[in-house]
Amino acid sequence: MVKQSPSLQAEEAVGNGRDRATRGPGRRLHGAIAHKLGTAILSGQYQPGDTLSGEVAFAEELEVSRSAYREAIQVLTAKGLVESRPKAGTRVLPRTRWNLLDPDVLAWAFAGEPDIQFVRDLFELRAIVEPAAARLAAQRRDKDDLKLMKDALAAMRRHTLATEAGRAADRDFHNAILNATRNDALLVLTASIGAAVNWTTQFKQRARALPRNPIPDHVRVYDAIVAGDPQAAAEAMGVLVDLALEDTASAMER
Amino acid sequence: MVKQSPSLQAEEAVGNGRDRATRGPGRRLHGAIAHKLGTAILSGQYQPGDTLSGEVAFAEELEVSRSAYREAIQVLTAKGLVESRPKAGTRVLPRTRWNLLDPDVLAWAFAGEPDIQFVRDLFELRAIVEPAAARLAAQRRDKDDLKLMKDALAAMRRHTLATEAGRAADRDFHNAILNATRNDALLVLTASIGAAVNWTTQFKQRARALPRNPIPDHVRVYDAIVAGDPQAAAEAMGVLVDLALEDTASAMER
DNA sequence: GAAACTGAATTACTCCGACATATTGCAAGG
DNA sequence: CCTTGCAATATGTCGGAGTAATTCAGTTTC
Repeated sequence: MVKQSPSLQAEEAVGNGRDRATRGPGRRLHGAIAHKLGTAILSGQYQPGDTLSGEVAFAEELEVSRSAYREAIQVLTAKGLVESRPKAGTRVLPRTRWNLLDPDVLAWAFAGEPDIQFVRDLFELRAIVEPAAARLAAQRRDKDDLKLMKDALAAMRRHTLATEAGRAADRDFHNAILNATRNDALLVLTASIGAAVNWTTQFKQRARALPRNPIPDHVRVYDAIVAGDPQAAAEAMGVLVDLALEDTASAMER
Repeated sequence: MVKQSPSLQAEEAVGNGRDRATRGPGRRLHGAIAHKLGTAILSGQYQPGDTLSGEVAFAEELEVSRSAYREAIQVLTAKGLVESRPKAGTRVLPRTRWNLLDPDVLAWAFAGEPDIQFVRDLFELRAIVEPAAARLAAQRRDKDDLKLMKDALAAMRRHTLATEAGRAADRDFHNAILNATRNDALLVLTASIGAAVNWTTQFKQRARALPRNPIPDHVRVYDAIVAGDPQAAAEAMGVLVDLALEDTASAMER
């Protein structure tokens, strides 16, 4: 059991009806369907107000049960992407109703070709939030926070950003800062965006050699937080976000 | 073998098995269950790692079908509150996995007695984001944006904040500003938080007379945006958020 | 004898398909 | 123009088969 064709699961519906569930990014069948529909919607394949295929029709054309389809729709509804009403069908909601900050929605948005404007919006938000977070972290950090940051920094030095371990260390560093703010709302917000955006870092890395050694810039943030200097921490983090934006932008326009 | 309703969940089982769905805040049956479970989790009734009653057991004790329960769980899973695995059951995830910025999650958090620390976190986030939004709005607004803000301001004057119409006008004013930033991510973020927090305004209003005429402070923001002065707009908005925090805090500690 | 491995039984979730019901857009008729 | 009936479509329900992970007993190894 390996390797199904990415296209359809049309024919061999008998025997083991379950293995077709394992193909999609979602672990479960409905997760796979939700991913499929979610990426389709996020990529602009449906316009707001468009009606999806009916429950029965859709389930038939994908050869899945209505239950699986309904659970997938349930997920999309929970994230504000669609709305179902009897007779009217399931319609795509206007963009402003979407939970654009939901981790899954973010992932779907970046699964296809990310909309350049949306990426800019996200970086603008990061540029607002992350320096402010660094500012708070400089005021509230304790010894444990600093140790986490230091360890992450060391890991970043060991592995470079070209490796998965290095990128994980980068995430750890930022998470340690967010943690030090003692603000859960800030933490989940930035973690969601960061995860989605850092995902594009992979693109960047294979697109071209990394244009600049990121370590010194990270160290500047760390030093400011150690020193308890909110203003310097915010400014240093601002530099970090700007650099990330530049890199991502130049990588995307290729 | 047909006909269900062998047992209704309550005594008042009129021939219509659906009306029991309409009693919960959710429009649908599974929505009502999701709301019930969501508020229970958000209010700290379950600790992270706790296992919910199994599918069969739960469905039986609530006298609803397993399907309805499953769809509710699906919603909670989509919002990162729980995770289901075969044999292990459905467990509550750690708080950092929750999509705290999801509108529904926010609503559930405020449905019971809101955690004071969480409210402070949200206001801290607002204090970061909204002034920055006002700054951007001052740079990017066009005539239509200004007209929307002006109309909302006029409506706020006509009805006071004590009326629902007045609060709607308040929301419109803030939304117009967010709209003028041309940043969808910013818009959905602040709209979600604002809706949840403004919901507490109702508490405030009936708790005591509003302590201060909010109109002049709003006008200051508006004037700065009209003038295209980013710095002044950010500062005036900062004042607005601070006042809202004060009001909410004093209302909550009653 | 204790610890680690292996395998089977248990258990809870996952998926399915058929059926009954409620809602509502649409169109025909008043 | 309003009302009413129809038909399409989503919602809720049910029970069963299938699957996978946890658990624990039995075995092996040090």
